[in-house]
Amino acid sequence: MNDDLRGAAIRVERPAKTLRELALDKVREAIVNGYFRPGDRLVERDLCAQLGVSRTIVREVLRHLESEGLVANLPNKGPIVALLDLGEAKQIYEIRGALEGMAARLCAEQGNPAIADALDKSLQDIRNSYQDKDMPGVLAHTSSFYQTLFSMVDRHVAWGVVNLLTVRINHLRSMTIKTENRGVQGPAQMARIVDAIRRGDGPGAYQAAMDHVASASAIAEAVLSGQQSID
Amino acid sequence: MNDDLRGAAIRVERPAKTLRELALDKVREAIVNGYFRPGDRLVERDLCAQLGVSRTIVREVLRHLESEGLVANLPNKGPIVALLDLGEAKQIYEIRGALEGMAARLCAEQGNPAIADALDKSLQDIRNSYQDKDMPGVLAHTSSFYQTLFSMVDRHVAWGVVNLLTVRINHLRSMTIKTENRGVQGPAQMARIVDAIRRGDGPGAYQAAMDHVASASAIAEAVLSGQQSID
DNA sequence: CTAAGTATCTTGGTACGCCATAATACGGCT
DNA sequence: AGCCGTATTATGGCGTACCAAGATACTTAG
Repeated sequence: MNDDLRGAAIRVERPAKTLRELALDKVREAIVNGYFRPGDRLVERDLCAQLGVSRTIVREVLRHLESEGLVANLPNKGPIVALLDLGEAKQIYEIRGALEGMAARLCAEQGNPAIADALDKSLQDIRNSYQDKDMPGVLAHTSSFYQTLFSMVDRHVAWGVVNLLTVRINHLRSMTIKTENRGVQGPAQMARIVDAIRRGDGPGAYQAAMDHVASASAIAEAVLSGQQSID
Repeated sequence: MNDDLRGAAIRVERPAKTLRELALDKVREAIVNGYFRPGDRLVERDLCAQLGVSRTIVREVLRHLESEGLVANLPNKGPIVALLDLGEAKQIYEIRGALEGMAARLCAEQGNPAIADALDKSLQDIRNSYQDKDMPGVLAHTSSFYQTLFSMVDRHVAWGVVNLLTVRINHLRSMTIKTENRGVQGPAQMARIVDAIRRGDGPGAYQAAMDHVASASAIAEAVLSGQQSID
């Protein structure tokens, strides 16, 4: 959340990543990618072995993921991968709608054509990734699209919140984008956001952003209802 | 963030609080109450001594507070109490406005008179606390007011987000409520929210909630600009 | 066959030790 | 006297070993 790019040009580019952060990323990724399934127990000592780090690290990582909502702690039982119920997922989409709508409105009111241009660039990346069937790329560039939306109006706190919530529904996202003709509908909706921003139409941008997450939410709901098998 | 109230009625109500949670609350409270000032270094071994717990616990607590945004970690320097800059505070108020506005609108659309009644009760508690000059009480009941707002429409995720953000501006809150005639203006604005909800006026409730945090934000801005001495 | 008792698994928590690094103090050399 | 290299200290990062307590699975005695 604290990207410090000032003076990065000359810096010596140490890894600087602490072991804990590496482990954190690994485990988070493992959960998001489905290597650990919702409900799976996360036994500390097993993770130590798998990650090759000490229990100290693993414990800190589990706490961190717990506060992110990716891991739940059953009292006297230990940590498990948090299971996502439909209601929570819908709430998360709703919050994203409110915040992304807000950011889109602010972008539109900014009256800076560079914003729409930058968003168009991300949008094109998304279309390309769809065409290449590069789903991780779609997710990454979608994320980048919204990051631009927030950072262009200096709303990094809201971006942090959205990001935090998004990881919790990540596996849903990877299913929604594979939905029939989402590769056309999704970018089209995002283009509506960009258009409204370019026109300086604040309410229109807000509504377009809301519509986009609303349709994502609807798809997610259908997906979750369809295959209760996993959760 | 994971309040599990289902089936709580019969449970035997053990303390169940783990030592780590106790320590977490202690340190969080110490930061919020100003015992640790923004910028203060939080030396692990010192905290061990002051809290009477092991370094493992202290480290986990620091990580947790870091993910809450109350603690920042300087590379190669260690953790300090996060300093709050004005821009971030304004962003936090803005997010609260968006989410509380959303909740208020949903409450209004619910058409359930019990909601407005419950909010009125909290509001009366706030007025009483103001009259008794019980500022911690004001904060607690204000929090309770908003918790009601969110929980009445089953938006516990959004409530969690608001709560998370609120601790970061807690010392600002305790200054804004002491402002001249905030004891009249604040409850009056909240009464407008309740009225709109009772009338079933969704947009009105949204706007009233937005107005309330907007004025809180304005006061906070004045406070922060006025005394740069601390931050 | 069942109930009680036991062993095992796992987390919560503690203590201690080691290493790396940054900052500071110190001491010798020119 | 002033500067540079080194020793010390403070601190975080990380690991290991250990114990207590609760939950669970297993075993054994009646």
